[in-house]
Formats: sequence, structure tokens, C-alpha cells
Amino acid sequence: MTRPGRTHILSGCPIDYALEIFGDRWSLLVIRDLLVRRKRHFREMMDSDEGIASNILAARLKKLEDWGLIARERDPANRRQVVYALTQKGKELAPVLVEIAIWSAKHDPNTKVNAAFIRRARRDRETLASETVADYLAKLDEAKAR
Amino acid sequence: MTRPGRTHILSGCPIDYALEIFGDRWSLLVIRDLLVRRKRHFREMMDSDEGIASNILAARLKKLEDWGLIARERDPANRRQVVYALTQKGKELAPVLVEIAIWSAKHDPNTKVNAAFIRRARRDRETLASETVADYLAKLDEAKAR
DNA sequence: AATCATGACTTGCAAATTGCAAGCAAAATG
DNA sequence: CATTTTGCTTGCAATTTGCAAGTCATGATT
Repeated sequence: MTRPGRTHILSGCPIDYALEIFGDRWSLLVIRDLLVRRKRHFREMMDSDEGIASNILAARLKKLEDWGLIARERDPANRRQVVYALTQKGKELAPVLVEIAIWSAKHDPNTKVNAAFIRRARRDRETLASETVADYLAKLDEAKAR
Repeated sequence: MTRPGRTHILSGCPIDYALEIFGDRWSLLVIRDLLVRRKRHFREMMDSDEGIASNILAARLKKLEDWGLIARERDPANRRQVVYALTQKGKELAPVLVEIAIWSAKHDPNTKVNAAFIRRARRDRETLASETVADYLAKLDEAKAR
């Protein structure tokens, strides 16, 4: 089994494995963009509010692809464009994103996510399939925008 | 409200808030050490398998303290030593660590965490208080070691 | 067909961060 | 008192990040 670009010997701890893949400032934001905001193209992700640089975005996409979290193809409708999508492995990070969002909603003094919504997310989490979690997170995103 | 060391304007997205605090290779490993492995001293965290450098560990501890996830005090029994502990804000990251561990256990081909254990973690998660989650994760850690 | 625009990167370069290993000051131990 | 321990700090090289311009392939327009 190839483990791409391994810069440290992994300790065997599950947290360490995950952080080898997405332990940086940008990767989970890319996954959010794909999962929650349904972005598909490079330009769309570049346009997110956080202001990622193109070389960093390109490098993160490559890494996530190398580790099997995303897949890419040339868009047949316009071959200049690449379409990125989460693999199942990538989609299954949805509960991680939910928990992070719940934690942040509680602790970010500037949060715009309402507490009742978060309590519901926590209560219903077990029944959520990953696509529905994506909808959940999308609603969190919309709630934030209000 | 002071927001320590803010290097980017936060987008308002809960994922972005969290990544501002712990979006790096090492911070969640530090939190794991405190929460799961019950480590309390600098030297103990330095000794974790992943091999963090002392300047990075010191910087991460400072950042986590600045953001209110950990607290520190001189150990009255030995004033050379500093005791670090998670605050409530820090402890409430336990469900995030559980989800990351579950994800990794499923996707890390070298995982030593058994699947039945993970299914149980998923099923029981809702009833777990953060201290019990810490025990859970500790058991995951032990299972890994076997 | 030629020209221009678009999209996904790539590149050059400066700033920032990481990592190695030695160093330092305070406190404890022998 | 001399030595050891602890939690950092520091010097320095390597690596990564971030800004902005550049490049190449493809599509659209004239």
C-alpha cells in the first residue's frame, strides 16, 4: 500500500494518520467547499472567503487526491476545466466537520450559528448519512450568512 | 473579545474558526496527549512517538493557551515543572477526536483498531460525556498498541 | 484563421514556519 | 557546592506559505 509523500513515520495513532493527510490550515476548508458548498472547480474554491493562494490550493488538491480523498477529471463540457469531487473516503469526513462546526458554534464568540440548530445537529447526528450531513452543514453555512 | 495572533481575517465559517486555532500538524496531537494519554508535563509530550520539536511544542502550547483551550501552572511540588491541563473548551474537542479516530480506523490500511470497537464508539457517542470519551479514546490507544 | 479570453495551474521570490540540536536559567538533587 | 533536570529559547538551514506574474491548453469571438 503506497502512502504518498510521507514526511514522518506514522505513529500508528489514528489521529496522527489523519493529521498526516489534513493537518494543515487549508485542507479541511477544501473538503468543506466540496462537501458543503458543492464547489467543483478550481476557480470556485479560489473564490472562497478565506483567500487561499493558487499554489497552495493546487498543492492541497494534489495531496488530497494522492491520499484518495478526492478525484478529478477534465470536464467533458469544457476541457479547460477540471471537475473535483470527493471520494467515499472524503465524504466520510462529514461527521468530523459536523463536530468541528458544533464545537466552533459553541466557542466562537462571533458565531452566527444558532444554538438550537446545533443541539439538533447533535441529536440527529447518528441518523445522518454523509450526504445529509452535507445538507446539514450547508444549512449551518446559510444560517451563518444571515 | 481578543482573538490572539490572528493572521487571517476569519471568514465566519465555523470550520475556519477552528482551523485558525488547530489547523496544523501538531495541535490536535497535543490535545490528544492531554485528553487521552493524560500527559501533563512538557517532557511527556515531547516523548510522544511523533517526535515533535521542542520549539514547536512550546509554540503550540502557547497558542492553545492563548485561545483558551489549555491552562498552565507551575507544579507546587516541583517548581521546575509546568502542569498543563485542558480547559472545558479544550475538553469539548473530544467528539472531534472520536470522529477523526473513527474515520482513520476505517481508512488507514495499517489500523490496529478493531471495527467492532469503532461501531460501538459510533453507537454510544451520544451518551458519552467528554471525560468518558477520553476513556474511549484511551481504549482505542490501547487497542492500537496490541 | 487569427486573436483574445479563460482556466488551471506554475514559477520567482520574499516572508514565515519548521526542525535539529545546542544553549540557558531556574529549581531540585546528591 | 556540583551536577542534573525542566522548560523552554536560540541559531541556523531547510521547507512551506503567500503574492503576483507567467505559461500553456482550450474555448470563444471576430
